[in-house]
Amino acid sequence: MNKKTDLRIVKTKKVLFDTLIKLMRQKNFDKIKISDICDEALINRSTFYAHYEDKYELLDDFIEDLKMSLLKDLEDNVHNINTKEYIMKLLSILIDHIDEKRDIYSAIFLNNRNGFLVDFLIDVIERESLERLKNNNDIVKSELPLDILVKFYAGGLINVCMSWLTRKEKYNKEELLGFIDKLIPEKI
Amino acid sequence: MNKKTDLRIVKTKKVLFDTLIKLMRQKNFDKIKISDICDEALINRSTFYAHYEDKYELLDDFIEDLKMSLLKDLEDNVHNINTKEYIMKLLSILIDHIDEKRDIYSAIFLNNRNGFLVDFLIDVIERESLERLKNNNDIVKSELPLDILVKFYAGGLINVCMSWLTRKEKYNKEELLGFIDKLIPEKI
DNA sequence: TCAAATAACATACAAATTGTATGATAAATA
DNA sequence: TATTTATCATACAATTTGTATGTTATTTGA
Repeated sequence: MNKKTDLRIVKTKKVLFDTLIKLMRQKNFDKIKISDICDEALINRSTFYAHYEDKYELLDDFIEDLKMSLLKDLEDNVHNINTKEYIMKLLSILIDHIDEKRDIYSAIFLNNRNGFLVDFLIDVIERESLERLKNNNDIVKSELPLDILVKFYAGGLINVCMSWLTRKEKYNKEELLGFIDKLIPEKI
Repeated sequence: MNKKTDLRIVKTKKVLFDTLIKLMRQKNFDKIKISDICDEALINRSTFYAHYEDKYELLDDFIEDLKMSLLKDLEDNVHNINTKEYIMKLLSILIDHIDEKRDIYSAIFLNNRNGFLVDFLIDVIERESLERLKNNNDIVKSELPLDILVKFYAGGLINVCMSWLTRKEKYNKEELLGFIDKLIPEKI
């Protein structure tokens, strides 16, 4: 068993994460200085350097945490066999997750760090479902390479979800799922 | 008629663009310094500042140029009425364009500036085809909001194209178009 | 509860990079 | 060819980063 992380480290990282997101909602990541983060977080700059080399490492660490939290949400929640049902269920959980962490996701998205999100989602889908999909009859019959399929739907879905997220007033979750339902064919 | 731009400016911007892409293929955009660009481009740093405030402005300017070049490629080349045929034709030109500028696109993509590409493509699709699609019967009947449709397909397609671009060995252009053909339904 | 370990802090400073200013030189325009 | 102006060379101030050191405060684990 791993030694438990020192409480102080947990606290420091949490406040750094929170502050990073807060600032990313105010200005572009590119323009955020390490000293901005530390000032806002009330963390000594030397403490920052004790944990991270630069702000990119901080962002990466945060994204990794976020990914784990999403995987945890998906775990034990998605069990359907039928491909479409499976995707819809997966998506429903994904939307809930994104909705709950709305501030975080929209901050990343608005910073044009879209690439992160797509990589992220693809990684999650691959970990969560690639094994499952591999043996799925629908998929096998489709004659489409699995990697192409995953990239297509991951790219499309994350894009729809993100745009929905940044202008949520327009449709509610059920409507959104309804649209996606129409976008994904019964047999892939 | 607009006054023609001074030749020196054209040259300077071109070498800055070329150098930027060259460097983005070597390291992440985040790590590229203005002085790196100028050294490599053999441009005086003060000349850089005469044109741009920072490297982000340079990238934006470049992306804008790229967009114009793609729009030009599409112009006068896409005329079909049927939605699917239209999309396939549009995509075929897009792939040629991307293939031709392979170095540029993969550099942007590899720098996790995916967001740029999606925005970019959506913008192009909107400019090129939104009017056309708006009056299209297939679309009108689909009961899906046009913005959702565009975001879904734009996100999915750019993602597939980019992944194809970065590992071109795997499939050739015809195979890729074949896959996409299967991903896009006859009636949307 | 207390001693040991260590994370966070305060501070200082060197190094890197940016941003600006100025006059001289070279190239493009008309 | 004369005029305009973009580029260059250089210098320098300002910002930001990165590192180092000793002190203080908090957490851990016995």
